Amino acid sequence: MPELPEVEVTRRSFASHIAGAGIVQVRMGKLLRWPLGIDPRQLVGQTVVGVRRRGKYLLLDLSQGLLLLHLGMSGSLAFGRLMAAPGVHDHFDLQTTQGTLRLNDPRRFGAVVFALSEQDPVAQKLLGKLGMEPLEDGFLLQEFVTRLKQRKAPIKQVLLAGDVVVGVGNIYASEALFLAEIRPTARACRLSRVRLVRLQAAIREVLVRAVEKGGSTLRDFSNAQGESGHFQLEANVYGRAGEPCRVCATPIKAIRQGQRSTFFCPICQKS
DNA sequence: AAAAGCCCCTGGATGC
DNA sequence: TGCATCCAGGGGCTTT
Repeated sequence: MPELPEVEVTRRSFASHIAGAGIVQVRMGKLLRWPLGIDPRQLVGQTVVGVRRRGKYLLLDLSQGLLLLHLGMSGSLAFGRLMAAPGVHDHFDLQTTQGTLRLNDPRRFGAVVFALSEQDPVAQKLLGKLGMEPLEDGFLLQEFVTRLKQRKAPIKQVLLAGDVVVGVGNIYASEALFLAEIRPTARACRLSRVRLVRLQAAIREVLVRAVEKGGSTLRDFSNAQGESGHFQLEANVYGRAGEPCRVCATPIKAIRQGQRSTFFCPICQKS
């Protein structure tokens, strides 16, 4: 479900509410992707200092250590003072003095992991190979070009890998490549500098726009206040197989790349 | 080092 | 109505 825009929208929807809160109780449901890595009782009494994002991870800074949260494919967070009894897919509750943060994740590809610091090997295993943040000043054109020049794989799959630039998932990879007029199957190293300049701008553009629209709600995404996103309504290619391209009216094509679907316009994205 | 496949898991849509 | 099949927003791990 959640790519960078959904994770960022989620972060903004509860960060200010939870900042400064004391942890009162922690409830674990079914096992997520990994174990928490600490006895939940050791979190009680700690303070949630703030919430940051790195790629698709949310980092809850605690007075001692941090929690790394990942929403996987089907995860979403809810934050509120009044929480219903946990449902079958509510696998983590962080009850604080300012409200409860709850992770709902039917497929359980998500995770909540404790680490003592970002340098902790536990954290580094997850964060260590992440690429540049696309919405920050550190999204450097020269590094973007240099890194892509050494990759022979299709550009779509290099974007998804997240080791050059983070946060671009299956929806926004297709959307960014459409804006940049680049065919998803093109080998990264074969793209000219001019086209990579366009791609970098397109990635920024589509992610910024998606955050503004509250993310994409395909099936069930909502932010921590329960609000849906609306970016899916202005997708140019994702999920639009057979429908007319908004630019040239040619039917949008769907293909498979690395067991994920990819959408593109065969005319606007010639190569 | 990079690329390609395999999984983890549940639920909804589709087809017979 | 029942059952099989396919597909889904991610990404770590293993094998080439």
